[in-house]
Amino acid sequence: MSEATRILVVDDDPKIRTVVRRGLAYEGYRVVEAATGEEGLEKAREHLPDLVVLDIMMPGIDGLEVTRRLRSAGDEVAILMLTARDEVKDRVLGLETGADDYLVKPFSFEELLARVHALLRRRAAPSGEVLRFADLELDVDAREARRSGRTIELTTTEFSLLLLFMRHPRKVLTRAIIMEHVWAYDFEGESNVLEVYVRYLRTKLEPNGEPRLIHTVRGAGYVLKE
Amino acid sequence: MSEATRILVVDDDPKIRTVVRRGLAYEGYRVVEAATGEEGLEKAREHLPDLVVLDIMMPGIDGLEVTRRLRSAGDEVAILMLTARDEVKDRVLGLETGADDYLVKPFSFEELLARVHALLRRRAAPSGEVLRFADLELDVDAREARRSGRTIELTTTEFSLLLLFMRHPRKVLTRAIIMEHVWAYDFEGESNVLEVYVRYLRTKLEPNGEPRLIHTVRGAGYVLKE
DNA sequence: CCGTGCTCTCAGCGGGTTCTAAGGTTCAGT
DNA sequence: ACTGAACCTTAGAACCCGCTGAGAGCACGG
Repeated sequence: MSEATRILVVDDDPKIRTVVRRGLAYEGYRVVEAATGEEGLEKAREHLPDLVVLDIMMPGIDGLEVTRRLRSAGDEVAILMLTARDEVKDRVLGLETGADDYLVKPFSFEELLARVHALLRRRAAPSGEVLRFADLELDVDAREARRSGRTIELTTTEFSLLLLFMRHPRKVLTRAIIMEHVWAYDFEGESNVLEVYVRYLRTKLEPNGEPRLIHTVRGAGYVLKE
Repeated sequence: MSEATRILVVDDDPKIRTVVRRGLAYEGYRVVEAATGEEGLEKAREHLPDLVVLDIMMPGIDGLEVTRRLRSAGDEVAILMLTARDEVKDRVLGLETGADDYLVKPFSFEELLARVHALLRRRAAPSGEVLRFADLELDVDAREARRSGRTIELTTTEFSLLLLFMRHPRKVLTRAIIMEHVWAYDFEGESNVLEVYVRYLRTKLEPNGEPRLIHTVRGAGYVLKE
């Protein structure tokens, strides 16, 4: 159980991708690469990374546009933007567009690593964070959920599963993705743990027939939606 | 046992950070640095310092905003604010916002040290400070607790553990965090001291079956809550 | 030198949590 | 309507985490 942190690296320069990939992989992260903005968006959808290292200057869909699209799709993944030296307006634009931090090229790997750690820490231990969706609240500090006035206690696995849904509302999460994120499975293994835990959550979230929030999408996975 | 006092230094000027860090480290404090307001908030969350030395003028989230956020998150850490010369309105604003003291730049390290000592003394033995949660009181002066009329004597370790809980109510504290703060452990070492002391506290806090305040969160840690 | 109080270790137990497995139900396609 | 696949439901086995009680080690004071 429990998964390795995923980082998506989007840059059209293969040299940078390689350096960053190797370094981060060495640090124990699971790294996914993309060479274009489009590919980046795909991979983000596919792998639900915890952080995206995103070059701002790319042919086609550039980093700003990628950020914009991710944000407007409700994705709150941490974004570390790579900008060219002295392109001050780019940096500002990047932060305004929705990036969380930026790093000026050229950079040492250590610099990058420091930012990555900072961003992930912020994400991992956000104090006072309460995620909300419809009439459901998830208190990350207290590790408990609330709905219609009632407080709902969650086990570790339930919490971890609900957290994934709350971070990607209205988005269909495939079985494989969920398994990887909550159980770190090498899949293949036939198991219905996921179904069982979805049921546990549903039971706890709808003790008195409240409207369902976690819906089944047959042949695809599950969605959190009204 | 017993942990070194932690101080977080937040300033965008590396020179000031270095001077302050070295000086305080020499005095035996454990020092954590942050270069921006955001990083400061992160580090505060992560390390739960006893005192924050906080520059008021910083790009991005400034010292005032950091103070505001810490306070509104219920954090009562001591805050020593660094202000530019003669920015009287900043000082006033700082104190109003929730800082405990201020120091005008430029300052000698001895001046800083004096303020730090004063604040920590005040915090360590704040006359009449009584922390409250639900029907439980913790008298920091007397190092004793009170519940339902009864006075509860605490040993040093019990007090230190309960103090940590009282300072972070409704927040799940992981084993690692607690161990670091109360025992200054390098962890690794398997031990169930924590469990034992939680039990001691529970026994003392619920001698007649009063509702439990320190709850176990399986696989995560413990929380102080109703 | 013994008693007292505090800290910490240890081993066994209990119960919550996780997961499996088997049978039931729903759904899409023919 | 029939069939197989996908998904749901339920029960319970296995596991592991945290709880418990006893006691050893240690410091301190009488």
